[in-house]
Amino acid sequence: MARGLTKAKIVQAGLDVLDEAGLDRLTVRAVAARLGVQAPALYWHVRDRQQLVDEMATELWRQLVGELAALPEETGWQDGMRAFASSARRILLSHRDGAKVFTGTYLTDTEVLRAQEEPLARMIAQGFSLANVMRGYSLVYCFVAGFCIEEQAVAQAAGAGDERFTLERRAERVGDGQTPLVLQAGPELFGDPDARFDDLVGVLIDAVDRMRG
Amino acid sequence: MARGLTKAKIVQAGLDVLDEAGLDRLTVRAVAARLGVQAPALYWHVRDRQQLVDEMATELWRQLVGELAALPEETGWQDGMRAFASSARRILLSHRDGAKVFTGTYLTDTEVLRAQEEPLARMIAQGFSLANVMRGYSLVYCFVAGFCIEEQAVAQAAGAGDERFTLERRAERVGDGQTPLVLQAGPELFGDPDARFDDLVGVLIDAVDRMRG
DNA sequence: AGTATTATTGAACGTTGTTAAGCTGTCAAG
DNA sequence: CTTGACAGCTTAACAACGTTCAATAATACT
Repeated sequence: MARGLTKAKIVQAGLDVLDEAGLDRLTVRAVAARLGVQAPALYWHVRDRQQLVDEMATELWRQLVGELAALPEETGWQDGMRAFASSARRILLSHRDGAKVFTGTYLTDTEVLRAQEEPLARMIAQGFSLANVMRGYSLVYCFVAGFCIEEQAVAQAAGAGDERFTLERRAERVGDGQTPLVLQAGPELFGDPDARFDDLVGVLIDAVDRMRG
Repeated sequence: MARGLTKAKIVQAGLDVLDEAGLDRLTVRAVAARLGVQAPALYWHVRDRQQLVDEMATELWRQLVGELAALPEETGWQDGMRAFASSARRILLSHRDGAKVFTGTYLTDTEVLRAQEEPLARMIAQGFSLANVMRGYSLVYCFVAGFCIEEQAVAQAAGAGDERFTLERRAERVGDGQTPLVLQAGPELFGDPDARFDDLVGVLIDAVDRMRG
């Protein structure tokens, strides 16, 4: 009867299945199988599949909050924001379809909201109004979400042998000599994502810096 | 036998069904029914459901490109970028689940890529390097995508009677007096989205402006 | 007119999320 | 001890889904 099922174990199994199989093979039955249990057993602990996904998303945000809480007390707001951006990106990318699954989903855990209190306070202490803190983090968060969605879509398509996104295929499609700029733009768009990300986050932080005045 | 099926009609029917029923009720059978046809008929024109979605996404980008092409010849790069951002947002939000469905999907139509040639050229003529044009548009595009995903998730949850996202419910969850800043931040985050969007796009354009130097 | 090709149907398969009803352990009260 | 009650799981089943395949109707070519 394997009578040890908990919501936490189900969420973890869900993340495992997600990594191995991807979002559309994240089936209730697959998660159950991984726990040595029949599918309907999960419904005792979780309302439906969507709630399972919400719960998985919440777990990821919990991880993010945990990482940010571990930052040294004296961290400046720029480094805090940079850490937020890169941690969020790493966590989103660390699971297959992570960005698509976890952006725009409801956060179950109130603690995740509450944990923002201290970072907010710190940034205000460094010269920002509350409104500007929210503007800045909105800016960064939306950018990170959008960036990761595109990055992951491209990376996974490429990794799956789907060659539609490779530079070569792109070059074929637009390489008729009539659109040299579009052709040239390819490497800029699909080059090293780490570098592109860090670069653009830097631009954003400069922009936020200018809000303080 | 209603022998007039085309890919274009299927895509349009797909968008209609999407608006009425949402993404997870966008079934092959529902699209077929709307066209007065049996489900397998669609498979003659479209490889599978995913390709239908890709095709729908491509249609939206075609609309976007069309709107931008209609801008006056002498449009400055700032106005061009603002138009890009607000048109993209309007189009993404104009369909139910639009942002979730259409970000990170593969663009089928090569013309969509090619159509970027002229805007690129114009921006370079106004003092940007190609690399900086791409940096700027990456920044804006990623932001718009992320913003719309969150906005639509919140709006649709609220519209569906799902009150988890309302300010009141949020206030209940964090309103214990221990996290006053988080509580106060609510109105900032969930206030008028149009204003928030325009504001932040403005910030981005200022940031891009500084790339020119 | 006859034939090849294109477009659609009907029937079916395997899988999915989810529900309902039944079984089985655990534990408290009599 | 026995007797429930109840939490936790299983078995069985449902309707709906994406998709395939053979059969068939409509059109186009010769």
